[in-house]
Amino acid sequence: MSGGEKVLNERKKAILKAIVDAHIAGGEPVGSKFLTQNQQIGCSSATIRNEMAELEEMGYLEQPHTSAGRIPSEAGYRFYVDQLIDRYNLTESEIDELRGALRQKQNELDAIMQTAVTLASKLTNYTALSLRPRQARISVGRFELMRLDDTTAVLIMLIGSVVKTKYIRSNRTIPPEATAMLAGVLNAKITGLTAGEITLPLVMEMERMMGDYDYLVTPVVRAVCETISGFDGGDLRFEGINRLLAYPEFYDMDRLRELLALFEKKDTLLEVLSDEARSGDRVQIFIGRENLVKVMDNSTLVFKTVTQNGKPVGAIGIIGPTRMNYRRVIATIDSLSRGITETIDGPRHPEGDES
Amino acid sequence: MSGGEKVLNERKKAILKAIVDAHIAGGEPVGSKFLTQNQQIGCSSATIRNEMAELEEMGYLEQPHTSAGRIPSEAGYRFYVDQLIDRYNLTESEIDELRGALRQKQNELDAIMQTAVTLASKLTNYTALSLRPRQARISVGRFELMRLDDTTAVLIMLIGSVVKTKYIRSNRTIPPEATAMLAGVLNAKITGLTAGEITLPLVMEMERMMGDYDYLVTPVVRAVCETISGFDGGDLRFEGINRLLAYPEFYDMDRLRELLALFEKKDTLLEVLSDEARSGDRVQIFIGRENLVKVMDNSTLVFKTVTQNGKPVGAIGIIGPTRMNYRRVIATIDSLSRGITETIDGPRHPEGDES
DNA sequence: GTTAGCACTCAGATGATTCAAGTGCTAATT
DNA sequence: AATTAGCACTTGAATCATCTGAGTGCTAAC
Repeated sequence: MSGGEKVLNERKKAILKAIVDAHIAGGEPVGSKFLTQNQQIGCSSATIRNEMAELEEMGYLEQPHTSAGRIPSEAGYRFYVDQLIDRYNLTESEIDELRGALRQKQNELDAIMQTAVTLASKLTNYTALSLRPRQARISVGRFELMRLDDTTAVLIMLIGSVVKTKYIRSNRTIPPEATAMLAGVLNAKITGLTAGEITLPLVMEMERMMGDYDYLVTPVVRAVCETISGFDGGDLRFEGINRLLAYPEFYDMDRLRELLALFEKKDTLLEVLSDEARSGDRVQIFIGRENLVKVMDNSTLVFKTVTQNGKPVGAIGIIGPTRMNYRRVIATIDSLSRGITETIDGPRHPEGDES
Repeated sequence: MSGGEKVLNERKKAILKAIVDAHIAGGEPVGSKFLTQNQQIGCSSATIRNEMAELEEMGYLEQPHTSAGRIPSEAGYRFYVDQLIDRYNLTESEIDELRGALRQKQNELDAIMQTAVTLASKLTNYTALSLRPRQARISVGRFELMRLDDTTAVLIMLIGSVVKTKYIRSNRTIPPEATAMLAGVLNAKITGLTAGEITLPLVMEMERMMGDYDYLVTPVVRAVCETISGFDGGDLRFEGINRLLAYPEFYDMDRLRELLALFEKKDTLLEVLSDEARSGDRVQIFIGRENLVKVMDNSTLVFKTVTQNGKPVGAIGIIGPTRMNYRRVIATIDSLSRGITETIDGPRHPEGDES
């Protein structure tokens, strides 16, 4: 598996590349006869057959059955993406579309990610996903309180760069002057604290600070705790699930069902991706069973981290059959992720921040 | 089609009901022989065959081919749900689960709907959907501005009962004292206005009011307009798409793809549902082609409006094969929608409000 | 009005046959 | 020693004929 990567002579490489390309294009096993048409390989079908037999022995090719051609194994795909493909660049017009779409949404990271994922699916014709990873330490950076009427108010919390809101309903009235005061107390006392760090003495101190309005503290603090605990920041979205169905490898209903269930449960994928999302700024590729849940054999996951001011804030990617158009997908994801980063980094941010 | 609904004698009703029940349970065409086992129908297979022939003539039954049994037509299902099923009540434990899950999320309508739709899918084993309809006249009811650092702030807008936020970035500094002032001006001048009603003279007046900080008005107003125009309130979510695949009627890949595309585009469904969602507080049922997009023949849509203080604020429903367990689905959707309404109406709201 | 009986229909299952693509191997060739 | 032509062999997929049985419609008897 790991270790001494066998060296392939040029002809083997050409053959392997031709097989993967042909199989990606057509979906069928590839035979020796067909390969003789390829200009890069100047030899007869018999020779190719010998080479193929060796490639199979090395683990790069597989045979569905005796009388069929060869298909690439997962190792074959791996070798292909690592060593055989040259970089593919998007056309000018594609880049334009991409830039244009992103520029629309100057501000909201959420909106940008949503746009990007839609675009990714459209450009590649596979299912796309966007991810915002779980956060380790969750705390509110800032509070604001908006009074709606005598008994209801909206508590507004800034968590990282996400704004969360929660309705507060009280049995007793919420006087207008109390809201600003309460917001002040919250900002003074529990910004930067995780749910576990909000202790009873702290709450009691806040009640003392609120004087006559102490009855407001408990419900509000409870709301804060609920929000913090319920918020892990993790968010995983899919676009273009229907595109999966265009590929025959997903015609197996049972497999498809499991895959869709995976999409809906999200936890598993969220975990896998959150783990990997930190690692580096290269396009990551998981082929088949390499790293993922067992459901996803004969699927490939291609994704890349999106950074803001150098810190990872999410990822976008593509899910498709192992037999996917890697060059195109990799280029798209790479450009998109770069584009997002540029867009959100655009107005340079001062160094210090409150995360 | 409409008009004089033919009257069926009791035996025909019993036969029709038995056929629909059996077909829902088994998915296969139902033959005369099988029906003789049914206690409600005390006659021989030959008699049943005669009755079935008449029912077919009336349009309530269909024959896939000569030598198969009968299946209900859409009209047959319609008659069945309108006149033949008795109300099915959820078990105590089911109701408990339902109540319990809803109670968790006291506040946020969004969160409640999310919980409900997950629950609906789980309880019925079909795909569930939740809807928040488009809104006609969109305006901001309240502004708040939260300063983050010298050049960025978060604009917080209350639209209906939804809080929307937008980041504001400025080339020039945003002084702390300007934020409260700006929020005040916004609240004074453009609450209740739609995007079209925010005119240039109005903006200029606001700039005058802001004095030295007039440069902040334009970017903020632009952000407001973008938000208002981009927000139509419409939101449509699905849960349990994978459950569709359990039913053989969706084994046709092409059909399935179209259906999934429908789920992703949303516009069409959003329109259909938004239109119908206003109408009454009964459970609505669309069978096959009755009212929907052509993609959805042999699917049925069951849904019900969710109201808050008597006003419709959304809907939840189920999508499944026409051959679905109507009694169970209807009961579930009904209870859920009731449950949500109760939960959000719970703390009585004063009459007046700002929508 | 109901039922038994029977000829008829037709989708689906089963099985035999053919087809063609592709291999592996051997022997000839360079 | 590497390459190639040639050929026997394997095997999934496609085609076709046959069989089966569930279910019907109709007629005649009850």
